[in-house]
Amino acid sequence: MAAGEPFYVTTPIYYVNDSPHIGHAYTTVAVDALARFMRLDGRKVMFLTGTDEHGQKIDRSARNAGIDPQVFCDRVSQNFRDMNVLMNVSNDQFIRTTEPRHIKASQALWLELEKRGEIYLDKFAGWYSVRDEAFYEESELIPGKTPGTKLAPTGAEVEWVEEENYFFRLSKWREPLLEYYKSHPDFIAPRARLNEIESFVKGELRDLSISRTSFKWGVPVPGNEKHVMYVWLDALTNYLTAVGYPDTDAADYKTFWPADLHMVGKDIIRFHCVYWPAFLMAAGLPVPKRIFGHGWWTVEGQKMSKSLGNFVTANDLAAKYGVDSLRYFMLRELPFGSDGDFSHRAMVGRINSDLANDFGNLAQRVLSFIHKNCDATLPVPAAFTPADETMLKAAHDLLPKLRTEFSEQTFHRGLEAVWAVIGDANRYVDEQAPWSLRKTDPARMGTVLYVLTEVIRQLAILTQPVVPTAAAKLLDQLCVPEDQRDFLALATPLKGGTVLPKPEGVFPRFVEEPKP
RNA sequence: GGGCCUGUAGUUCAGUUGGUUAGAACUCUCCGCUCAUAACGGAGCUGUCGCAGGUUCGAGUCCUGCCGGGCCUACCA
Repeated sequence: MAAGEPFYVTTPIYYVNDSPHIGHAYTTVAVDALARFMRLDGRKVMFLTGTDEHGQKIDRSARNAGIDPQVFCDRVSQNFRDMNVLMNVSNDQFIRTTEPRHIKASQALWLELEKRGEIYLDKFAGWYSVRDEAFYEESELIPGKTPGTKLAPTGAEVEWVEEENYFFRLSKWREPLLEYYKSHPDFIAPRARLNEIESFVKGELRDLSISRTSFKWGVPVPGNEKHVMYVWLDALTNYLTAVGYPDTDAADYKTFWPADLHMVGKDIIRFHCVYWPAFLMAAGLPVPKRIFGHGWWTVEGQKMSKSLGNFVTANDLAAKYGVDSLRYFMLRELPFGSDGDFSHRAMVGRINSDLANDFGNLAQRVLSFIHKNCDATLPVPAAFTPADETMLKAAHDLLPKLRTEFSEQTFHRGLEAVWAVIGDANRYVDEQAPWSLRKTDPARMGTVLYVLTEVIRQLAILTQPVVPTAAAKLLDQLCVPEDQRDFLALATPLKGGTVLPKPEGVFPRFVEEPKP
C-alpha cells in the first residue's frame, strides 16, 4: 500500500436515545485501532464517528423529559464524545445529524434522487413501530397484553399509520445490487453476512418509504415541508456529509469518497449493505468499498438488556479494568465478527496472562536487568548469532502479517501473531540466560539485552493501535522520540549507548478485591 | 416453510483442496530457572472430533438423515 494513500473509515452514528455501553465502545474501539494502525502505516486517515439525532423516538423521549429535542440531543450526544475521550479514541471528526452541513447534504442527496426520477409520492398505510422505525405486515403482528393492541415481532408497540409518503424505487436496484455483491466479494464481511444479505435481496425488494408526516423532528423534505426524511436516509448520508457532500469538488470528498470501510453492528447491516448502496447508485455516486458487520457481546453469558439490569457501560468497564486492557480484550478475546461473551473471569485472564505476565513482564525483566547491571545504559551489540537473527526476524515479520490481518479486520489473529513473538522473546531470555552471561561473557550479555530491547521496541510500536497508552509508556522508557514511533521507524534499530530511565511496569496485574 | 451458520480436550477456539500417532491458549500436575509484575521456560494429563448411516484404500474434513444451538427470511392462522 503506497504511503499517503487515503483511508476513510467510519463507525455508525449512534442513536442518542441510548447511553454509551459496551457495544458502542466495541465498534468505536475496533475502528480506532484500525485508524491508528493505518496512520502509523503512513496512510492518510479520515476516521468519522458521531450521533444520529433525528426521528420520532428522540422527539418523544425529549418530550417525555419535558425538554426541547435539540437540548435533549446536545445532552446525550455529549455522552458519546465523553466515551471517545475515555476510551482514548482518535476520531478525526464527530458528526451530528442536526448540524446545518448535514441537513444541507441530506437535502441535496434527496434532490439528486428526485431529479433522477428515483423518488415518487404515494399513499401508504400500515402498522408502524416507533421504536423499530419500521412498518410491519398485519400477519407479523402478535397480540399485545391489553386486548385490542398489537405488537411487532420485536415486542415493540405498533400503531396504525396512514399517510402520504415519498418512496424510493428500491425494487429497481435489485439486479445492480446483486451484481455488485458478485463483483465485489469483499464488500460484505464476514462472509456469513453476505449470504444473509444476498438471500434478502434475492427475495422481493419493495420500494422503500422514505418520508414521514406524523412528526417534525427530522430533515425537512425539500419542496414539501409537511414531510421529514426517513431517519435512515438522513442517517446514512452522514458518511457523505463529513467529506463535504454536496460539494463533490471538496478536497476531502475527492480524497476520501468512497469510504474504505463502514464498521457496523450486525443489526444494521441491511441498511448499510442494501439501502445505502442503492441510494448511492441511484444518485450516481460511488459505493463504499466494504461493510463489516461485527457481532454482539453477552455479559456473563446473558444478553445485555435494560430490563435484566445487566447493562454494562463503557465507563464502568474502563474504571474497573483500565482502558488499554479493555481495548485489548475486546479485540483479542473473540474472532472479530462473531458474537462473544464478556465475563469478568475471561477479562482478568487476558489482563494477567497476556498483558501482565507475557508482555509487561517481558519488558520489565529486560529493562530492569539493564538498569541494574549495565549502568542503566543500553549496551552496544557485538555480532549477532543465528539465535539473535531468528529473534529479530520474528519481530520484523510481524508488520506484513499485521497489515493483512488489519485490512481484513481479523484483529484477533493479528494480536495472536504479536503474542507469538512475545512468547519467542520470553523463551529467548531463558535460553540466553543473561544472568549467567553476566559472569562468563559480559559482551555477549550486552548483545542479548540489546536484541531483546530492540524486539520490545518493535512490539511496542506495533501494539500502539490497540494499547496506545501502555505502548507509549514503553516507548518512553526506551527513549524513543515521538517522531520515531511509526511503522517506518521499525526499520531503524535502537542505538546502543543510550541511558534508559528506571523501568516501571506498564501492564499491572488485576488483583481481586478481597471478599469482605 | 425456505435459507444460512454452528456443534472438536474442563473452558475458549484452530484444523488448509479428505491422507501417517487431532492441535493452540487458559486451567491443573510435575520439573527447571532466578533477570522479572508470586512472573518466565520445559514436560505431562484430559477428547468415541453432536448421533446414525453412506462414499472412499483412507473422513473432524465429502454425502444423507436425525438431535441440539444461533441467525436471516416467508407464509398460514
